[in-house]
Amino acid sequence: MPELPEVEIVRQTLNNKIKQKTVKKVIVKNSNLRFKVPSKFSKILKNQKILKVCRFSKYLLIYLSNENICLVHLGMSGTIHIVNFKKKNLFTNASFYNYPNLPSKHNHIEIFFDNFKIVYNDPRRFGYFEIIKNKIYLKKRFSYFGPEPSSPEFNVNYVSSYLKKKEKNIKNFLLDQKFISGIGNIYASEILYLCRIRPDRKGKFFNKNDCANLIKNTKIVISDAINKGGSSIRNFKNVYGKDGQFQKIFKVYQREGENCKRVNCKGIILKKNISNRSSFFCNFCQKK
DNA sequence: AAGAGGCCCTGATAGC
DNA sequence: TGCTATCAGGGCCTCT
Repeated sequence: MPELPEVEIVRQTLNNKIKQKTVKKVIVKNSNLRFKVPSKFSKILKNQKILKVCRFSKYLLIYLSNENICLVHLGMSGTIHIVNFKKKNLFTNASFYNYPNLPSKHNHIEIFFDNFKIVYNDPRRFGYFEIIKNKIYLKKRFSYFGPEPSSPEFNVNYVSSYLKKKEKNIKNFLLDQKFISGIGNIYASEILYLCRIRPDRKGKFFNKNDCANLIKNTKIVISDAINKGGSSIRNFKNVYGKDGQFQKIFKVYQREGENCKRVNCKGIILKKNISNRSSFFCNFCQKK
């Protein structure tokens, strides 16, 4: 599912729901995610207040009152759902749930609060949960990551020196989290379209203008996507089950064979396999 | 030592 | 209907 914009949407909606709430109970139904859920996971979360939910790159950071930080990566197919408890039925004395869209399979982790629970669902299990002891360890954890698109560190000096003399193509640079944090396969194609740059162009051919162009359009695409609620393809929704809207204005992603949307461009969108991932681009206006 | 590719896993879809 | 092949929003690990 999720690149930076989608994770940011989850962060916002999750933060609204669980900030200042206290964890009552944790159930790990399946600890075999990409990495094993820590054995002490439930114990560390139980009875802790959620201070806030933050995000770095594609990671959710849930700050707990005991200084631990619960790091969540959604992998390709991870989703978080909120299940509100209805009031107890006086006749049967049983609580029941109010979330018809909760998947029936692959609900691996449940975190209970007073009147609701959050459920982590992940069919492919490429996502994972990790406990970080405190802010110092968090800093270490992300020390090798590059800047985010919105960061002032993502500037012409940084980009031009990084790409200099490199054989690697720009599509792979955009996916490289050591170069820039948070971009994935959808937004890499969308960014390069706005730049009019082919995805297979090598880093060493980028001059300062190209770098400035790349930086500008990266910031635009990522912030537009956040403002549109992310991209909903397959199962992405925010924690309330609402779809994003950015997929409706994709310029190239999953548009193979269709016409270029640029005014007066007669190009066709092509799909090219680069390092085993699909790249989409216009054969006419992405010449560079 | 940079860079490409395999692989972890399930599900949706297409083609026969 | 049912089989098989291909492809998916990520990123760690291995090999050259």
